[in-house]
Amino acid sequence: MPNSKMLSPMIDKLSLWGKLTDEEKAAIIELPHVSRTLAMGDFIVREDESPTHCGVVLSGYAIRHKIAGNGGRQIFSLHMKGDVADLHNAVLRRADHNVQTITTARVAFIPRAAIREISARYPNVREAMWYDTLVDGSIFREWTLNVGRRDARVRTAHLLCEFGIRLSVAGLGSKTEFELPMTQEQLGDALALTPVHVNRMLMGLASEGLIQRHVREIHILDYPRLARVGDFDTRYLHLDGAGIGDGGG
Amino acid sequence: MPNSKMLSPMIDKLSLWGKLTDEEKAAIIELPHVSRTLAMGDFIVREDESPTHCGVVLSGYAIRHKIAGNGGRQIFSLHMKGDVADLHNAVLRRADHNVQTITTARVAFIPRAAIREISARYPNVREAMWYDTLVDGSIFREWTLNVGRRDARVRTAHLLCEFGIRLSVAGLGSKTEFELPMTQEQLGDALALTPVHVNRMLMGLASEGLIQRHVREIHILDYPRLARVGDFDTRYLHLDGAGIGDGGG
DNA sequence: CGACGATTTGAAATCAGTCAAGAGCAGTGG
DNA sequence: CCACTGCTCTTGACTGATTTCAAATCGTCG
Repeated sequence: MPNSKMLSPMIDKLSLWGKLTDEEKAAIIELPHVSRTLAMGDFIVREDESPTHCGVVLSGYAIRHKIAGNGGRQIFSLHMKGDVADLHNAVLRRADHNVQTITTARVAFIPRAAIREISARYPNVREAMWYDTLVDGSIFREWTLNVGRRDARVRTAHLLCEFGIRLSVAGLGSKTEFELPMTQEQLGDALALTPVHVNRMLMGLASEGLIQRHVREIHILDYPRLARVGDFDTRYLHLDGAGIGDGGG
Repeated sequence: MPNSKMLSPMIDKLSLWGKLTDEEKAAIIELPHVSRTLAMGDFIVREDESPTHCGVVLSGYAIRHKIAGNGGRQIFSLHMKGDVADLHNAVLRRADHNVQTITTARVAFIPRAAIREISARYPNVREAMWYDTLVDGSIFREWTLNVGRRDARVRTAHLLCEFGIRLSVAGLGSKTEFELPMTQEQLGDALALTPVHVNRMLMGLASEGLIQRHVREIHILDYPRLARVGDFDTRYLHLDGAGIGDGGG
């Protein structure tokens, strides 16, 4: 199983952060793993579990989230093809939040120990994984800023802009046309809004001529203007050019 | 300068995540650095800069934050004695948010390259730093949950509970008695509330007999009850026992 | 066609924000 | 020693964005 190219989406993702050599890529491909097809709503990791494996999303979508005592759910991130949705679990011993599919999804499970070994053996791979974790953190922070300090309309526009970029980088759509991977209820839990209000904001953006929608299909009619409305700037995604392997001056 | 024990608070912090050998501790102590006393409000790193050093807080307090286009500020974290406030800048090349003191503070600046070298040379130190980054991430997520899905009273109580624990772990107070390190305006920017509303919540918690206040001095009268009110559970702080160095089964 | 989940719409309720003003406290300089 | 300045905290009255509750419509799939 490890000899198929199953894990190549993970290589594509990590390669965003710096060039990997053929040897390093081969080492990733050969990581021991089992891949399984999960149904919509299956958990990759549940809060409080002590996971033995890390899950790489090969197709479909997964979210990270946590439930407050009042029953409210906050979604922290959306993961798509190539993302190691719970790399942190290679190090932390107890999961502090849930990772759950929101569509049918193909997920490869890699043993914690294998992640640690490859990171010990290949400094460049380690650095790419470290970088990846930190970019995730940057996206988390932007979501927090979104939830904490932007109003509902801006928040919604911001998320659409982010999805456009990230889905196109992952090869799942274009910046201006993509299928929304979440229901409006899930969008609400990501934006900390009620689904009702998410709907009103989407309707509003459409009636302003910023987007067009057909079911979940989103067409951003004027990306620069939506980005301005959404207070969106790509820098927090850290997509600009080489990251790792530059000697770290 | 590196030969003084200036950086020992950093050792204390990293040691929370697993046992370090004497050699590893010595390597940390000997990290090249310059320490400076910063005035309240000085920036350790500013968004968009390409930092050459990472800042370790030796005394005083620093926050990480970002400003939205509408002028709103979201504070993501509070850093205190021993924290490497911007470890991420050892890897990322462009700062995606600000790190700023909120009191007079003594800060040691360690070159990026030195952080990378020690992490390459000492797997245990690397793992402690990785762990530290991930615990930071866990705290971020809890703050996001707080801001997104808890109401103002619960949110405020939650933050007080967290401060009690973290300040006592850092040796800066006890779990139930400590000096609040932030103004109510700053608390507002951490909780995504207006300062006025923070004030009302604090007054409310005091009038309920949950806390007592004299100026910034907080006395939590009934910690378990405040924790219940604040939907607070320490698990996200990952303080329970050994983390790293357990072989990673 | 029928059923179920997702989306849309409307009206009323509410939590938190806004605006404004006063009180407390620390530091500065006359 | 006191007046002045500036910042933080406190309080009240009013406003408004978002939630809540409820019901209708849409879309997909068996």
